[in-house]
Amino acid sequence: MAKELSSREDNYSQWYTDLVTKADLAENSAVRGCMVIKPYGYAIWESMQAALDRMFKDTGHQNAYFPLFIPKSFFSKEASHVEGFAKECAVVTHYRLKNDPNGKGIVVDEDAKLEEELIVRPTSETIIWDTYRNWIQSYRDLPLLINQWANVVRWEMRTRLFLRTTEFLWQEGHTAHETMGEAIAEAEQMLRVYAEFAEEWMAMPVLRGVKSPNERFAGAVETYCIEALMQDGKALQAGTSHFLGQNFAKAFDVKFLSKENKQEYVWATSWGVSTRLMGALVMSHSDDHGLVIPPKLAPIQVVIVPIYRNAEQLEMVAVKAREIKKSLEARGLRVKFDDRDTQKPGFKFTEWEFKGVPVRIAIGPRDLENETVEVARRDTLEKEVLQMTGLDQKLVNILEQVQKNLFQKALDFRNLNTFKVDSWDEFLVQIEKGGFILAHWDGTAETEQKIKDETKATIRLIPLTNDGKPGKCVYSGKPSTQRVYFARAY
RNA sequence: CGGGGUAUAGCGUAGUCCGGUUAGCGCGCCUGCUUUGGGAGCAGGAGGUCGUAGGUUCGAAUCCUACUACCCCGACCA
Repeated sequence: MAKELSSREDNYSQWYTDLVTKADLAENSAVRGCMVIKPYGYAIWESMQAALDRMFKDTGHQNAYFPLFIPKSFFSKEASHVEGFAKECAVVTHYRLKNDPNGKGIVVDEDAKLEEELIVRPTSETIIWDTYRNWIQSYRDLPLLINQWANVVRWEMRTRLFLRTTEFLWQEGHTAHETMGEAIAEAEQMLRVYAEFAEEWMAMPVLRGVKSPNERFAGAVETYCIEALMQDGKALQAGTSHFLGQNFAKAFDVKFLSKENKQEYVWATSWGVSTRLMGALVMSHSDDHGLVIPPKLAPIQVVIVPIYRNAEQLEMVAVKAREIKKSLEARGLRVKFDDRDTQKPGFKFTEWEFKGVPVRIAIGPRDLENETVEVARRDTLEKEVLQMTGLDQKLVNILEQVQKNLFQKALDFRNLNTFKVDSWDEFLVQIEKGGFILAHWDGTAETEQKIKDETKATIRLIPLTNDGKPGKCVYSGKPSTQRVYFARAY
């Protein structure tokens, strides 16, 4: 492979880009800002999708699919929503090409101009609420719990593989409820689902909270979020869940007849996570040796590398290796036997390490004699020789340990990099070092903006539960009811 | 979209200032032999319209103009 990886210390963003491209997760495409997700990267995304989809279904949601294109007029119906997205929309104006009459090439046929221009969805609230109007008449039609897996387009100035691309993949849930309380409960429930997914599956600890009004989703009454800390000390928003109040119901006239026979507007939520989670995954666990993927999401959980000197030895080793593979698969593990004869073992070790496979088994003639295998863990890079007897269970246990260890390491890192700060001087020093800063804030948008202008730090979230300890704003000195989390963010 | 940089084989690069043989090297790739418990060795071989389009010149990777893409830094954002 001969792949040189930049170190995290030397150049964190180069390290990230190297990792994503050289581990075959994704690459830049011919289209500016858009990426090609390669098979190995897509397999991880599919793992994420599968787990999330199960969790959505388990909480009563169904999948559906709405169009890629949104009539421009829909878009302008909810005022703050348009304002939030207008600056980054791709617009379809024509529907036909023709041969250039002046010579070579192909040009837009100006005669084929659309009556009404179409927006390529940056999110689907408008088209969905326009549709829901026809689906909802009675309280009996509620709650309506729908999710869709889709691509969306946001015309970003600067893009980075997975973290911010012009087109990205995501899921967006859109629900309608009878009461405000039910809608809030839904938004909070989905936040819990996201947090559980991040922590249990991605082994990535997250903070839960709500956004300040400034950082709220365009059109939302309240935005709940999970935030994770990356290894370079920057925060990353990993998922959001919005309580939309009756904003979209009113904009799209979605009413239902209540039990009391009264026309009422429905209450709404929306929630989403995107392929950005891939970036979060990479930046949470990986090291200077390459990717580290938590076992629960790894496309390959165990790779078996045969060691041999000649064809006869290969055959003997391969028989044993296939036996091991089969019995591990019977335990539900995803196993690859790397029997390529074109690469040497050392090469394979490095390659699978680079790709973040959690556990590697090496098996050679010596092992056949001794009834052993060599097992190496990706998270700790430790190797040990294990007896073949009971190997399946040992590997199941090791994978569980790896999953736990990755979470614990990330949690320890976050704890070490979260600081209570009570003075502005201290804030200025600490923000340069990275990490979360827990500080008092007077609750005003002005202060928030000034802090952002002076330090590039934003309020990542306001904790869900007030710790009940009032104080003084770190910037203005005015009274504050609770501490909030600040950080520089992706 | 502003400021700066880069563009030569799949990847990394030399050559560009000062125009002049057949554009060189490493990795990777192909063939063969030897190898195989942490990125193999030797031998032979394939692969380039020098980002694109114009221009200057007897002659352009090299000089000029425009465009495009990518990287870094800002503004915007999940």
